Amino acid sequence: MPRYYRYLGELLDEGVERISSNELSLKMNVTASQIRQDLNNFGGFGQQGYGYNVQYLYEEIGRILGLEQQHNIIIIGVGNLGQALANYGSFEKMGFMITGLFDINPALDGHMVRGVPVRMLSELEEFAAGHKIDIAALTMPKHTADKLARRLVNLGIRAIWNFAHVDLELMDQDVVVENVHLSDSLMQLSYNMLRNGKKKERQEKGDTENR
Amino acid sequence: MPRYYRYLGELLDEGVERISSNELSLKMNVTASQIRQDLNNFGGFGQQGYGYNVQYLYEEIGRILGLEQQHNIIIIGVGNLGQALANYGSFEKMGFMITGLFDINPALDGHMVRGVPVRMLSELEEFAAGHKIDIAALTMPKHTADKLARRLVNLGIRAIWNFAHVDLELMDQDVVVENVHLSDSLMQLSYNMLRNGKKKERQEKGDTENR
DNA sequence: TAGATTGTTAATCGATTAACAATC
DNA sequence: TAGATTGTTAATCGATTAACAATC
Repeated sequence: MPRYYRYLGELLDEGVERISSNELSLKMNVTASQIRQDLNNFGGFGQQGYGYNVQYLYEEIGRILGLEQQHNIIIIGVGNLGQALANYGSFEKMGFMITGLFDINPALDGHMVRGVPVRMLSELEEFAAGHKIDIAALTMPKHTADKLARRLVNLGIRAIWNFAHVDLELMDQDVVVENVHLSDSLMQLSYNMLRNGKKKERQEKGDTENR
Repeated sequence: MPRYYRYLGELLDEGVERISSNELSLKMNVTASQIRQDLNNFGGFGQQGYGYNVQYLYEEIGRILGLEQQHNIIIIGVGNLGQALANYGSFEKMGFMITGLFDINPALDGHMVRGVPVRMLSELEEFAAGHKIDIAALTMPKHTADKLARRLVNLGIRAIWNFAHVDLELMDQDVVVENVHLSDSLMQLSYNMLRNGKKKERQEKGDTENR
């Protein structure tokens, strides 16, 4: 769904009013059938003979994704990546507000990033008592991630955006975890490069087998 | 496969010598059948009655992923995210070397990040002539990404690690693209939070339906 | 009304799981 | 040899695609 939302947002910017599943399928490189199936899972947003109203569909998908409500995010680990996320303007446009930054490095204490001060991790509980936190983004080294995740769950946080290179072991807990494993992504890229290289070799040889 | 590689690496660090598909399945939260199926796609790495040799399997998967050869990466866009990637030590351990940094901001010209100087984007062609580039990481604003991607392809780059919030339109070209769409990821998290919340509500009501 | 395009059902495909014979 | 565990085939499941009747 996020991908639909992104494309519809672009169409909206371009001033497109209506779009058919077929037109959208061409833009997004998926089948029209797929689009109709996906959208229909959530409700009948289209109209026979007309297609989908871009504005309306955009808003509906936003609602489905929970974007109409504001989310408060804290970032734990104000290294390069943490700062990158904190400085990222587009999250705010989608209703994701960075309201807290935490680190264990005393040198960063009080340092401001986009108007938000860096606090020491030891102040986390105190902060949590006074502020509603919806999501915690973890951008610190992996060996501290798991323990910290538990600590966060105990504080009542219900969602973790995990950039540390571990799969947090919170499976049975009532927390939502979204992983961004950059090195996995890079390895995947490397793998696809190899495969693509082999494909090309075969093509050049004129070989028609697929193995 | 990257996920297997990661887990095997951890096992290796822990000094584990052999592991059965069943043990691994418990650790990774997948079925043993899945593991055997996956691994067998690439070759018979196990041994009946024994399981898999961790060291051997780790190396084999590394080979499958193309990690035994070094990859040179350039980063285009030396903002927060670009710098975060450049400073990331663990990529190098996997054979991914950051060999070039490019930006259009003259204030950054010559600025060093982890021993690599920032160059002006206009010097890209010159640089490419003298250096082998395997992968280009794009961390600049989305409206410049697409044009730049084409420019890179013309320079012979065969892989793009795309952090810009667009799907590059290079489909038919002979390039491998790996996307990291952070805002999509965040929206997905938001969606899962909503679903999880609703699930909980139902549980509390004692409702047994699944709709 | 005729044309367009959805919503929805049925068919196809691929991926996951289960089962078990092969074999270390 | 007996026990363990893979490799591999067959069964199940879910997701994608195709088809078409419903309807704007």
